[in-house]
Amino acid sequence: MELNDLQAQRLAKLERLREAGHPGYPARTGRTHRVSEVLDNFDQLVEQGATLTLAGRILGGRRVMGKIAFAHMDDGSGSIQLWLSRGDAGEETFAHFRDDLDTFDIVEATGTLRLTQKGEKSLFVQSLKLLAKALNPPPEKWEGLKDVEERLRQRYLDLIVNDDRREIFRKRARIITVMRRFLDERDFVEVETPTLQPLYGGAAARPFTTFHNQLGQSLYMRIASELYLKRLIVGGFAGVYEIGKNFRNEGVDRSHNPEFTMMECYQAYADYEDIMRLVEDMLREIAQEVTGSTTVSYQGQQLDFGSSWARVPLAEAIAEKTGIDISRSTDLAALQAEIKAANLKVEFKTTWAKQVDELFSEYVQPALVQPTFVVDYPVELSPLAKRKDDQPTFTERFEAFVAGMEVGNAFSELNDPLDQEQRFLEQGRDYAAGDAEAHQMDSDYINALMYGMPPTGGLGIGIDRLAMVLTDQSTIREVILFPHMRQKE
RNA sequence: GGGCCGGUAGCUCAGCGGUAGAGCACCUGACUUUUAAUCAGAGGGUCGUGGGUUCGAUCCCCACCCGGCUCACCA
Repeated sequence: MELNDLQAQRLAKLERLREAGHPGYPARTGRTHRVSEVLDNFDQLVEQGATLTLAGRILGGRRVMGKIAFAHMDDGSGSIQLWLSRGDAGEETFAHFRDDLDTFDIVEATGTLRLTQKGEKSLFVQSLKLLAKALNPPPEKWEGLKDVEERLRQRYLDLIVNDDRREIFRKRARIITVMRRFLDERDFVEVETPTLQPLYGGAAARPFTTFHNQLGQSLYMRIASELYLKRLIVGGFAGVYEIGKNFRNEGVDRSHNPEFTMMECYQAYADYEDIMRLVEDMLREIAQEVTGSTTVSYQGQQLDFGSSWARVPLAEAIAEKTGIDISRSTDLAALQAEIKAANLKVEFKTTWAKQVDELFSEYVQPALVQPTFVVDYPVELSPLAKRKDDQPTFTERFEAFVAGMEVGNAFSELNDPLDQEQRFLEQGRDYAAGDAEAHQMDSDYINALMYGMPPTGGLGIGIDRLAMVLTDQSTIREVILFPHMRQKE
């Protein structure tokens, strides 16, 4: 290993300690309290005159004066000041701190609690022991680690230096905890379904492909858990959900990562309107618990999760923004003629459904800042959703939008096996025509539906994007601990 | 994939044909209540990689690698 000067200095200190008989990286600590416990019960512990042992990382710089020294220690629960006096700690301990220990070292400190003259809660140190030497030095004291590439490649360092960053991931964990509790309370059963699948389905996306050596079989990393979860509704569960990773072999940008976390849930004997109420209730509760309010500030805008969400039919939303009525321009040529007549700046697509989606993405989606359900999607875009009784070319489907981002997708699930088979066949024709994201025929899924699936409402929520909204982050990689980065040579 | 911008000390950044700089950090010395401690001094560089132009390249040119922003893609 090649070491720079700063690393070599630190290593020399470690070797000096080892020569003097210190273990270097001892296996355990004799700590008696966590920092947060000390801070919470400070007055009481001072009154008891307790001698206690804390452990943590030296942060915030060391300030060593002739016969007195200060530093801060962070153990993940909180941060407290260490205060050494040469007279009280003794020459040996003081010299150990001054000569052997560096910022970022992980140490154990034993002493009593005192307030400094400036009123800061401090551990008045009697003895110190190194628990783990940090051979790498800290980044700049005030600017910190700013380089985005280094922050993401060395996320551990990013987290050490920036407690705000740790807070984002605490909130992300809280989102999942509250979501799980919400679903458990409503008698959904948490399940696990295959991540390696012989057929991929449940979404329109290109998969990652892998191979099982012993079986000699290609497998796909799942792009959604949908079709397995619905098999479980056939199997008799009243409600199921799964929180897990999906993998989509697509581009990376501020709202897409190749692997991302999705919650999918399915409720028997419910429809998409029931699911809308479920989403409203769930996100209201999550927003309240995670941010302390049902009004969430995102990139300077106030998002209201306290009220019921606007419900806008897709066709109406497009008509409002573009003047084009997609329920009247029902084929590609007619729709594109309308687009030309209206002089709209959108790309021309190869199918009517894709053209509708293009209009929506371009003219409607960016304006959907407040939580909104866009409802009733064309059947061509929704091969797993049930048709509307009164409008069979549209489906009982909604997508949930917040801050211009799609955070959820839901429908009254298609449970007619014959219709489902036709939809798969149509998707197969699209695939043959070059649409790499079209669904594949899944005859086992059809077989499951042939045993009868109750009317069912289903939902997918993108956890990463929800975390972006609730932690006010503009890019998905700031809510993913280790986002995808290209390998360095 | 396209366009624009960037990669210089551990970190944050300046320099842009002629001896490679600052701040912080680190090291040495002084200092018994610091909070960006203070004061004095010292050390630290394959200027992303590989070619080219030039008497001379961190600087100009070409290619490549890795990023950032943005557009496209992601129904």
